[in-house]
Amino acid sequence: MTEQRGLTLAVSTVIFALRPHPDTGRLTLWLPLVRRIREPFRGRWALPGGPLDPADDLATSARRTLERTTGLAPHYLEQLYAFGAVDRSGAVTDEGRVVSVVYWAIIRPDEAERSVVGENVEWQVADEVGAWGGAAPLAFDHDTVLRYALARLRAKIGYSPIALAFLTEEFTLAALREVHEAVTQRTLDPANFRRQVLAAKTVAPTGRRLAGTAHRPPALYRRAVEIPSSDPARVTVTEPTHPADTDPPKGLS
Amino acid sequence: MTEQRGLTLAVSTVIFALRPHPDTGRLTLWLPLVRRIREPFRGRWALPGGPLDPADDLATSARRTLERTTGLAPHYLEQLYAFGAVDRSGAVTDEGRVVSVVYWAIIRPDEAERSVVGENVEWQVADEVGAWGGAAPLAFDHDTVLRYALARLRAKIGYSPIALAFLTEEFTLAALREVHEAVTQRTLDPANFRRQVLAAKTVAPTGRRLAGTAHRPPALYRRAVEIPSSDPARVTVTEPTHPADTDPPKGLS
DNA sequence: CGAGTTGAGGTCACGATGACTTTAACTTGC
DNA sequence: GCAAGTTAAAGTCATCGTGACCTCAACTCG
Repeated sequence: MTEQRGLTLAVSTVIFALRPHPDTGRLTLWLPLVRRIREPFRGRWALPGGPLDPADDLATSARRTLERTTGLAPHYLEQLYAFGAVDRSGAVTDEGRVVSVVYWAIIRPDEAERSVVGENVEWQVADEVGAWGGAAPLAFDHDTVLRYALARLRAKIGYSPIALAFLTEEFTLAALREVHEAVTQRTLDPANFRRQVLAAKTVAPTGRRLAGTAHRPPALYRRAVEIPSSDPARVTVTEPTHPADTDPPKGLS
Repeated sequence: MTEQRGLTLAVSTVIFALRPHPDTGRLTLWLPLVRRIREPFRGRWALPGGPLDPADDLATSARRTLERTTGLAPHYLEQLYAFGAVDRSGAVTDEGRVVSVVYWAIIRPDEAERSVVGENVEWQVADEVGAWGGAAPLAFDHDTVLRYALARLRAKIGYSPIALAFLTEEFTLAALREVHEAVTQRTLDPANFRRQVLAAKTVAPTGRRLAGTAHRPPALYRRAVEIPSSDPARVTVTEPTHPADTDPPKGLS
């Protein structure tokens, strides 16, 4: 193998949590950013992360970053993408070029409350950050990274029960719907949402109800499925093994 | 940044093409493998790849590997995953630990015909390779990697027009259907397939027909959409309320 | 020229979806 | 203590995509 001097492998993490928007009060996506204290991009906001310790797995490194910046362990952690353009918006430094493997994570708001906001760490509204949000661009290519992470989250919540990762053990269907609405930025019909969630069987009623609500008390639910891991080592491979000519036609597209 | 001695970043590529199965004659997925001539895993089959040249983008490196092993340029190239477990099945060598960014590609069979099969390179049937295929395990964690690439391809063909990447400029709907059948290993109803493909408007008739078929001559079609790139830098971010279709289909839960 | 084969277009029942309505169950204001 | 307000929960209805299946079209081959 060649000497790869001038190449550093870093791991960054996009950490999502839902909190009320400071102006509107509506639930929105937040994430912690770190102010850079060194060149390049000194003074600019960046995704938390750092160089990969050769003794750590990639996911372990992401978890460490999460612990370091928020004091928390994620309820969902997934690899987003490996960014490796030669010049990632000035990422070629004295130490050379940087390839970043980016993870994204979901943490629960009740835990985010308790989170320790370290020095140079600040939680900000995801859609108001960087050049896309009308603010100063993030360091490196982190504008692109964040945009991609948001797109992935917003797409994935539509076909995967990851919304549950934003919620505590017991929750109402209204709370689950509010997570979907906050993430997708669309209002949903409560009745239809209920019907679809119950049909998907991803939640089960606990039998208990939430009291003191100034209206009819809603039933409480809990997760009925594990939040799926996207770790390739755990991917279940459905194998129809051999193509049988007798197989009934199925769907497409 | 820390010194990352003992860490190498490699790029490997899973290259898919469709060819008839040697026994059954049915269309199946093939991929080129490289026999390792060095330790570790000397003599075992491995995915083509190599260490990342600090002057190359990640995708550029994947393209180079493709050119080196097949002499071809891909019609589709997408990043699969970054594999970085500390001990990737014996990947810790004298040179230290290896993190691999894996890409997967689609090349057309007519081009694969012309492909130069280099020394120690052999095209093999994807489902009969490695431990999952009942053969000797691939080098490193490449069994897992290949399994994951197959799962991604089989999932993605269901909601993305990547099947077109397996076909030449002009093709019949039957040929397109055979691509789907070969990849998903399911037979499809021709009439329903036609209806859905035409509704998706991913293909358009050329007005020409295929002659000499011993039956009614089928119409020829061409692509009506570009085969989408999954490059995050090119992801279109739909602004106020529309979910980006970065990935899979619709439906809730 | 008829048999065989596949293309092309159509029908039909079913299930999921979105828009909407109705009733239930609680709290708060008067 | 009762009406008003609010949200939960359940149901209705038209529409649309889907899978299963049918019929006719258009070619070659024996």
